[in-house]
Amino acid sequence: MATHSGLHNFAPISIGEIRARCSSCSVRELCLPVGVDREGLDQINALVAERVQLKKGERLYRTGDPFKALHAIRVGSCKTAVLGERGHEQVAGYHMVGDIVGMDGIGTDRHGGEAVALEDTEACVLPFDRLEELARDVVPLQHNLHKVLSTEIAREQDLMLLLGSMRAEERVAVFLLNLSKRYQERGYSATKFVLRLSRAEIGSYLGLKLETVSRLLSRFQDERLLRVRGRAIELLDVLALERLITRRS
Amino acid sequence: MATHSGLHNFAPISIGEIRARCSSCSVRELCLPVGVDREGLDQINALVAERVQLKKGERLYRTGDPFKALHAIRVGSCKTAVLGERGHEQVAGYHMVGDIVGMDGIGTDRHGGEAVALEDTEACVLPFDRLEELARDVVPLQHNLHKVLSTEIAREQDLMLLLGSMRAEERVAVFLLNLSKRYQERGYSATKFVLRLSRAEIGSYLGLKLETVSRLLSRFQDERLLRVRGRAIELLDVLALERLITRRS
DNA sequence: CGAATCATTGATTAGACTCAACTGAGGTGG
DNA sequence: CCACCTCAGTTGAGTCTAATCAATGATTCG
Repeated sequence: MATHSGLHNFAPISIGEIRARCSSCSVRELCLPVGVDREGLDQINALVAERVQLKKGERLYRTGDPFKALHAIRVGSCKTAVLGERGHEQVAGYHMVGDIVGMDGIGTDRHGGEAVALEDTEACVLPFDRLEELARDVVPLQHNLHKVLSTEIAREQDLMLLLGSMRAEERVAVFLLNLSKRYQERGYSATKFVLRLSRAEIGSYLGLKLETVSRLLSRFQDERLLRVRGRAIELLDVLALERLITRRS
Repeated sequence: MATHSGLHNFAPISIGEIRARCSSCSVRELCLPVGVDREGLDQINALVAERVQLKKGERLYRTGDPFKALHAIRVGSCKTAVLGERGHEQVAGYHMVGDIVGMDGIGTDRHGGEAVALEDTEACVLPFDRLEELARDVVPLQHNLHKVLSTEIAREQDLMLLLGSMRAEERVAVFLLNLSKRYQERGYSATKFVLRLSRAEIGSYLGLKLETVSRLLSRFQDERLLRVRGRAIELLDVLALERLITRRS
């Protein structure tokens, strides 16, 4: 298991690598620069001075690290987690291409949690002091930054609703449908996908034990709502899953 | 039960009311303008063009309302809540003097939840478009805004940890200690305070049923950890409560 | 190919929920 | 001013969901 910080694998961008920058980046519309004009884009290009490449299990940042930058996922995926009193981690988010992570930590100058790559992953580093600087000049960027922060707040509120008031089967259904939606938004199949999280991680994310997650996936399969083989999921009856959430025994 | 929006009770600030503005506001050091210099403060004064006064039960904003402004609590307290599929609310936060609410909604231009006054309450209205404008000029304000947003993210992550992995008694202990700390920060007693939330609301906040909250408060009282009479709480053994959280059966 | 990790499934238990009855405080109107 | 009503809180009994403990099977990776 890799344990050293992924930040060491930085890759300063050379002239030849321009294509990798924001102006030509294929996930741009999911990322910060939406709605930014040509000139602003040039400035953002200059901002993204660094990218990091992580192997599975490596961390973008860890709990207690000084906060320096936000990270935009370009390729791959990662989980964010917070650590409880004694070591034991709680998964707080699953993030895929175009998502931005690291927004805790601005307030305290230290990261309150960690971000771990779930597969080989590449992220843009957005130094926060320079981002703030730039946000003062490029109005749409400023607004996008606020949107990203606010959306994270709203996402977590939804998760709180799930953790605070849903039954185990509802939680798993919500989780699957949420993944489905997000894969679809990114142009992948809404019904067939591979879980990047282990049962234990899904359980942690949903406030359940891994056995409970496993049992529910098996039960959903018995009920012909989906097919599951290890981490490969195929949703068979999305409507029934949605009914599981809204309707209550 | 008051049901109309508190926003109707707006109070434009007249010259005679200058004392109510940021520059002379006694909660400034808890609020957005922390660390802003004299000149910046004047500009923020101009920004806070409006305050609202709410009676108990009235709302600062409700789910689905167009997002226009953040609200800084000057006097009183309120709860924020998100609404589940069918009506049933989940309390997402308890906010007191100096806290800022309404940060969901920036991303979607609509509030994803509501904020309800728990007693007679007064809040400053911070129109968000003007706040963004001002943040471009007043650097410390910009950074404070980001801090406030980020701190909210971190707060919710902590709550997720609680909801996802703590036992009922731990949740109640965390809740009480958190209140204690925040009252102390505001110059009130850390050991004697009055709950502004009903048992049902505390339960909703902590992902428990009201009976469970009631039982635990009674049990804590039996164990001499605290004294409870209705909503009046007196913490008797803070250390023991802290041990309840870190140590695990 | 073997070790290690991950996942499934079963049996049992514990903790929180549900349902229900009762108490007390606060507010209203006769 | 007191009787009544309502709402909030307490407490008890029984139930049920998800956790725990445990054994086995499947994958992945070096």
